[in-house]
Amino acid sequence: MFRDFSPQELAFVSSFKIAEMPAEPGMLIMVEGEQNPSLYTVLTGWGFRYKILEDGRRQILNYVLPGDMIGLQGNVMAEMQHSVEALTRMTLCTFERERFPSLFRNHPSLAFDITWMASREESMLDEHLLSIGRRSAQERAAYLLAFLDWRAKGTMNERKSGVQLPLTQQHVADTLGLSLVHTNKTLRKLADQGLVRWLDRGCAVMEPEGLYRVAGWRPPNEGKRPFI
Amino acid sequence: MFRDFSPQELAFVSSFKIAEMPAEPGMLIMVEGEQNPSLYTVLTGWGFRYKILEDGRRQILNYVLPGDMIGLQGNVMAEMQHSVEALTRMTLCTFERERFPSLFRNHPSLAFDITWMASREESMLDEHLLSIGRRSAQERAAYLLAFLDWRAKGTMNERKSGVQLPLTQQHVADTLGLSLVHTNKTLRKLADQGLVRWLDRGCAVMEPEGLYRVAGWRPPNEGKRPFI
DNA sequence: CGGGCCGTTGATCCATTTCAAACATAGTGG
DNA sequence: CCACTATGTTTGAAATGGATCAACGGCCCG
Repeated sequence: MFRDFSPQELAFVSSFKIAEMPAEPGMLIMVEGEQNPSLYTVLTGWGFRYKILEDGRRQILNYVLPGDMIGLQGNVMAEMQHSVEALTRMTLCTFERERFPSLFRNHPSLAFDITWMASREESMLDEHLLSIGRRSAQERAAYLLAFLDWRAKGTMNERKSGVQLPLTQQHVADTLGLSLVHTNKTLRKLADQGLVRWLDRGCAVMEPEGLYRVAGWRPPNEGKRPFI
Repeated sequence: MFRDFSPQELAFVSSFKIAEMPAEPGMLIMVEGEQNPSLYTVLTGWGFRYKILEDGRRQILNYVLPGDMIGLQGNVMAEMQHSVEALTRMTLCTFERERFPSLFRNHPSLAFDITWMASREESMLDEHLLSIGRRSAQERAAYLLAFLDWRAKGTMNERKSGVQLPLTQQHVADTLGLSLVHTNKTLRKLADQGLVRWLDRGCAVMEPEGLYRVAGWRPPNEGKRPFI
């Protein structure tokens, strides 16, 4: 599921990587407004990107899973425009931003991969925007869970649904732009239809096809993707 | 407001550019689901990117203005995940996608610019997502108009507000994720406060600071940006 | 003069929010 | 072992922001 690299590329990526870092659930990996000299690749675990308004209203923008880069979003060299928090225990691989120019100069194919990843993130944001702007609560919830289940599958070797998504309903609410109460009622309906099952702090997708139908959405097929 | 290029870069960009193309208002520049061998830089005029659901519900994702690239979003080499329509008469500069690898190989600084632009687009989408997900109708409308006014200023030499934004209220509604009727009432209130003025098929921002206050948002300062 | 597109307004309806409260579970300290 | 607290889920009732329905007026253009 990930593309192969040449020995040169691997050597460079290894030298690029300066440290491996663990993160505990709830830990802030990046903070809006701060300038972070490094950026990360997710090796294991889940996290999410979000923004908050002054009065505390929070919007989750997207989730980060193994293989994703953190900190690529929002001017590669400037201060962060959003925060990133760990959802589960994570392990991250650290890179220094200042080595970016060298990467672009010496490894065009890796540079291309980075652009590819940025562009993939954009596609996801586009779909989220469509979802929040124009889909009903039911459709939104179905879309989100199907989307996350699909992404979860994409990080595992045996690609099957039903893995537990490590979220609380508060996370779902803040992703969908709905209130916690209404989110609960909406999820309840999906669970009553047997499409998902809500567990302790998490949910498992039982019938992805059913969710696709409700949401009016299908996962795109991406082919192999880079892993830096 | 745009960064300077070296003679080599200029020469390459010129060779990269294969044609200049005009577009009339309402014309589709890219269509969701199609594979377009070229992509464009906007030289003049306004357009917008959008997605539609099967039943016709439309969500405008973002606007494209002079200096922006069209078609960069969504896997650089695959089929489009959204459509792009001209809002005013536009002139576009055409590039062939297949020349991307060569650009990345021979002009790292231009490759970096492309990543920079993708990352800038992402920042905008993040803010839109926050807006649609968590801001009230008033706040959203104020944000959108302030945002567009700011972007319009960024394409002109004398940077002042009050230029006419070439939109209908239907466009605003489809951007904000609101109904046309409610959008009208919301815009009316902003106009009654003297913050904006609604003209024939467009609107002019009278008091950007007032909009910033209502929206709880300030435009970021970007410094110089690339123009490819 | 007629038709189409766009903006405007009032009335009604409903999806979602807000308020309020209860329950379940896990962790903590006495 | 049991109160005690914190976090997360669930439910009902009331309030409301925004959607929908319906209609009108202005303007441009053929």
